[in-house]
Amino acid sequence: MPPPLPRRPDPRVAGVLHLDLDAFFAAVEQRDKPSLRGRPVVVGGTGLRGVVATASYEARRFGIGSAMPTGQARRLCPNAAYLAGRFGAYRIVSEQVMAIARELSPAVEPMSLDEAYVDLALAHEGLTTEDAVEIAKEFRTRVRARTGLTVSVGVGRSKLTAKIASDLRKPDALVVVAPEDEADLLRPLEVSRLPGVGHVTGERLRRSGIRTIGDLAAVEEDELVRMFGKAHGTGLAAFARGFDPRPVVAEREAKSVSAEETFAVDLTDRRDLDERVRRMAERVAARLTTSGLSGRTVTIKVRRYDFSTLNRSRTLAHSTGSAGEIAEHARELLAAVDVADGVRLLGVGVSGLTEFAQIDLLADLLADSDTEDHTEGGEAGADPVDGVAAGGIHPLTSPAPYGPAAPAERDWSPGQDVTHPEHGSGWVQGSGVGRVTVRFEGPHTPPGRILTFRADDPDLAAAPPPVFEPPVLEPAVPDPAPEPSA
DNA sequence: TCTGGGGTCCTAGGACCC
DNA sequence: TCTGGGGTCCTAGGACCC
Repeated sequence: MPPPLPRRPDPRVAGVLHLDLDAFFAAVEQRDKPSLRGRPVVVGGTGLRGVVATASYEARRFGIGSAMPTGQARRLCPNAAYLAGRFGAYRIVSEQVMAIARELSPAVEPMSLDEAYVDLALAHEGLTTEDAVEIAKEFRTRVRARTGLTVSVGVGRSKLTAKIASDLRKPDALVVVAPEDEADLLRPLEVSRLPGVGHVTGERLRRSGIRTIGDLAAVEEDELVRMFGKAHGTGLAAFARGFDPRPVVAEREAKSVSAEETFAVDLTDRRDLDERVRRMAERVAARLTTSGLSGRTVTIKVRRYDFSTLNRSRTLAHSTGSAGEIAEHARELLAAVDVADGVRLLGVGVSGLTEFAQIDLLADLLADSDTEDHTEGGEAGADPVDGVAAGGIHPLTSPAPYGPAAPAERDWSPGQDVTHPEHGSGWVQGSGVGRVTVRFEGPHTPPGRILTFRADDPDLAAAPPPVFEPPVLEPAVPDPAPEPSA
């Protein structure tokens, strides 16, 4: 069935739903790891240069929040569980939730693994605010029953209102804003609640004495355009007045594909950097291939020791998805950048995407046989910090390989799922100095016991995420009542 | 222990073309 | 030969989002 055509929401009806899973990554960890329930949990980069992706509500009470450097979080709450993230598990849960959303309406627009908009009015002719309340309640019940997670939901007449509503009373909240109540709701809220008002815009507005959405609505559009430019200025003026015509779009096409890494220590060696470029180009090419895409513009991103960041790009005459070709252009772009003082982050991307062309297959074969060296040795050098992607509409990363790994390349990440033939399923609590500590438990066991192994113990193997079994809600179909004998 | 990784959209200037 | 004007493409940078 083709996706529904996007249409501007009817401003007289609260027909747009926004769903936002509560502390999503941390909540999945607590669901799957009973010993972490009720405890502060932080998911994110666990290395020296990591940042927090999600903090559980227990951790937030210590002042820990998203995008905070993990080092700072550790100082605030040394006893929290710091986990690197299990994106395979998050993706599975996300897909379950998006499937439940599609039971409400075919028009579901995922914004990330944990957020989506749903156009309810599209699937429910003559929808009333009362109907929307009932639908949203049922949605929340289904999500909790099938995934064990709580979701906050906002409903309003536009994406703007639905999104603000879902954030208003998190966690585990349902907020429905009837169109006639919207203006009173928005007026006293801080401008930073509006999409598009981040740090810079918020600060500029504050310096102009504009604090609330009501303050902003009192500013002439022309003035905002002078301050912020055409698009941003008109957008702010519209949002401040509660006007948002953006439709819910079920299927959006990717515009670019990229991979980047922040290194544990800044790199200065050209050959080292070229090797990183090659590996990132391979990741990008693999994802392009998976999604049947190729692109004409190759971009590199370089963040230097002082955090200054530059991009260099080159547009080709033809479209490519070849790892060798992407790497070649990326290396040439990098050659023109001064790296002597140290490179903190390197990225490779491809944009100007089109559907994969058959001719690229040939180009890939030729480039690979010419320029690729497929040996995977010499990777013992400085590895990137554990990376954590907080979102992304296109879950293109290939699944992690499970099962025992060759001893040399075993490194255990905190939170990772493992199995042991004798002790069963568990997860890595920590590792170091040749040891790994595992807690053996799962979503349906009591808190489990902790055992320590040698890091190269052949009995210990990486495992897929544990399966969450929803509790049976309906009682089994009762035996038919005995016929009353006449 | 100071700052991830994956994206989107907008602006502005210059080249180039008619 | 004193020099418009619009459109498109490309590059670079930046704000913002989750």
